[in-house]
Amino acid sequence: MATNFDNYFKSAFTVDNVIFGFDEGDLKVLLIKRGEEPHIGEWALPGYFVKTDEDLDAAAKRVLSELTGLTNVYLEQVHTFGSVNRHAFGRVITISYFSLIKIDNYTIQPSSIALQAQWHTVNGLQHLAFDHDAILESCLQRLKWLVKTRPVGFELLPPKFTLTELQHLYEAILRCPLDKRNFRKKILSMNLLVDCDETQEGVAHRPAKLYKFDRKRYNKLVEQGFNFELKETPTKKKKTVELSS
Amino acid sequence: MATNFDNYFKSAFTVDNVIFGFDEGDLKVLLIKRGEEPHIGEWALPGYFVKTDEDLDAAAKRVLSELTGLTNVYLEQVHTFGSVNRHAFGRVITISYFSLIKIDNYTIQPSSIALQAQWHTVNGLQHLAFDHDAILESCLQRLKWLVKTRPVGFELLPPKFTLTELQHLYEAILRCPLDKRNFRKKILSMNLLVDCDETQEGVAHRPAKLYKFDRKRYNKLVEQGFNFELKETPTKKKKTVELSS
DNA sequence: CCCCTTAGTGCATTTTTTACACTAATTACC
DNA sequence: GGTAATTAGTGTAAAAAATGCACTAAGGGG
Repeated sequence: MATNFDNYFKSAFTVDNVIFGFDEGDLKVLLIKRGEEPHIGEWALPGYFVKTDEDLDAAAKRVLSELTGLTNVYLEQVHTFGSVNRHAFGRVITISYFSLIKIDNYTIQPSSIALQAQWHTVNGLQHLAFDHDAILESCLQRLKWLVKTRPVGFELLPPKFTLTELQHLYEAILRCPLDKRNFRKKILSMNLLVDCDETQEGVAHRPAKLYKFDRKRYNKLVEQGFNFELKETPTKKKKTVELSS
Repeated sequence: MATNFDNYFKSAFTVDNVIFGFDEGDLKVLLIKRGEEPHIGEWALPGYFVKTDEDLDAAAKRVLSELTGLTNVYLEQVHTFGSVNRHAFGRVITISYFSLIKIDNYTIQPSSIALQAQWHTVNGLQHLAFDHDAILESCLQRLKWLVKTRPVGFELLPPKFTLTELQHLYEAILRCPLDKRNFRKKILSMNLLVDCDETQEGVAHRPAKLYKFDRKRYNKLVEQGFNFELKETPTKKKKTVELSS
């Protein structure tokens, strides 16, 4: 019976990981310069074949940790891409994941793959290998949604952060400016942040308070029916005055 | 070089399709009784191996049309399941899709697969073959999200429907009761429905007006920045009086 | 000590959401 | 033909949430 199906068992699959970081007010993505065929020399998302005895999530974690050394990070499957001719070696579908890491924690790993890795600002990126442009785009969309719906922004920031940093993070991901007062009111009213009773140091202006995300409190609130929600409401553009001649 | 990778090209993948319908106030899913190993005799989601020269979406469409004869329906990829031992024949990952069909349009197809198909009420379903319980659950979650965010509910209703039918559909998917007046006010205020100037026939009570979804108007509104949004706000439960003894 | 830079704060207005109960139209039944 | 049964359809007031907006505060640099 099973022999009927042998023809189907000739495919492979990979995972590709869109690793997001946040630095200097910009959303970044970790790319590698491919050292092997196909698409040698092009920038690509880090990814690799899934071993035959390896779960998908495990493969995504492996790719991530070989590259960054990080293991306990936010990681989520996004979409599977499987066009017939997307890979030169045969039928290879790829399951895309994205992860959110604190960019400070990232240190070059000794693995050969990591030597070729580099952070790129997401905005205005050049063309990537394979169908990785589309993969990145779908992960960006997912991130945009996620950040409005779940308190994941904190995964991209150091443990202690200022409200302004948090706002800039949201602005970078949502790609729209937010009103400072309304943003603060909203986020503080959720009661998810704890004031660390510390302030920034080494800045040439009034230092900001530092906050921590209180995950335990969040979990408790969720049990009680709380729903994280943050809308993408750009501050309204002032009408530009039209000059009549 | 490529020979290094030969070991990876020994896997297969399938698509599984969660086909939703709506009838008699209940959300339904189309299942087939498996006629072959593995899991012969168990109820399962309709699905099949993806051919080696077939795109994923095309495979999902094929499964759907072989089963229902329908081709032009809402279909969306949801999640990929790939536990190492989920299939008895070898490494088989499955890409799950869900589709929304108008249940009236469904007619038994002559294909052998369709002969074994049957609609099941989603609520209180028995165990399914493979990991299909998890697949169904993830599609239900996705549907719940989608229905709040995009005007897809109409895909499950006949072209002309009453507001009460629409409300029941939302209640079935969101699994919570909605307030009649507020629901109507909200949905009508979006300007997506056109009054057909017709009423129900053959009902033993005041007949309701029939409406159509105006997709063109929706598309136009989206261009102008409109965002479909419908919240899951159950009517508040009346407090049950606690009796003190 | 003055300047520069960013932090931090409140209120009034508008919009949206919520809760809620009666009348209207039709069929079925006697 | 009248009445009972059933579902359709409608408005308003109160509460909550979102919006728009501009000045003072704190620290470092020169």
